[in-house]
Amino acid sequence: MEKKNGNGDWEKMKKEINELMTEGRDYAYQFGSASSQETREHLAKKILESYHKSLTIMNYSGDQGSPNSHGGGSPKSEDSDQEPLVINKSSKKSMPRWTEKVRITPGAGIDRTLDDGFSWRKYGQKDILGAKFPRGYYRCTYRKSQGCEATKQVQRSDENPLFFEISYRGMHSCSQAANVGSTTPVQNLEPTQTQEHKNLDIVKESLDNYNPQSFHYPLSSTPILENNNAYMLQLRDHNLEVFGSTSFSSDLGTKINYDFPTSGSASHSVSNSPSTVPLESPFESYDPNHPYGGFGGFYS
DNA sequence: TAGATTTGACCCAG
DNA sequence: CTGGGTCAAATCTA
Repeated sequence: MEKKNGNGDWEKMKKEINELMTEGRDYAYQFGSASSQETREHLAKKILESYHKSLTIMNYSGDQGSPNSHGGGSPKSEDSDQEPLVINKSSKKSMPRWTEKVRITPGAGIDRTLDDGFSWRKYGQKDILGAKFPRGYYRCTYRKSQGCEATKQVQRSDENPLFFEISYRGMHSCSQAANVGSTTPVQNLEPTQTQEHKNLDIVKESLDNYNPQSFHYPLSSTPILENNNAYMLQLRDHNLEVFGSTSFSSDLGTKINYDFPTSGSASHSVSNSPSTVPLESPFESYDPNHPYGGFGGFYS
């Protein structure tokens, strides 16, 4: 997500965003040790505020033909003003999108670790150019009955088959959303370890080739970008939930990356969790259940 | 038999 | 034109 046009404006914005994000991160840390519900809510608010501001700045820059692309995304500069967009249900592009990276643990049973409480139905699979493994396409089981538009794509990582990249699109509007939200296991990270560390751990681990004995789920907190009110509300609720509870299953590393469509198409980064995947088979059926993408990322 | 998965064909954005 | 995403008929499974 580097910005190229090294113009001064961008540098300035970069700095501001950096500060805001740092601020948000600090609040997140505090959140982890907050004891009262009130404090948590307050911190959650602050966190959201920080990200909101960052996003606003980014969106603004996007309008000016700025660099708004990031890893994997396609720099589409749809003129989206900084105005919160109204979600156009019919437009996939307007759907929020984020990715998550999940590591599976052979001994733990993928389906269990990855089960996010949602029911997904596979509707396609495709070989992707340059990828060793095919990508699976899933949509919410309740799409028909409840009009839930949530979908997700799952792809096994080329470099490390123990990692699955899951890309979510759209929020669940089905009845499951509420349930899952309240039961979503979220991880509680100890304040002693920084997120960076956790992420590094994941990477390191994967490089080391996975050690069954040590597990950790590095939740990377992901910024909640908001780009439209409806989604934001949902995200916010999820966050609060997440903040309050915890614990993701320990055997997977998760890395989340959100990508909102405001100014561009998706980019992503991924992650997710398969459920029943025989490690040997590239894709085979694994259970794509996964909670809305996870706010597991937000770290409390 | 209903619901889920597989898989080739089709659609469309880039 | 190519590749990603979706559709839908065929097939599988509980």
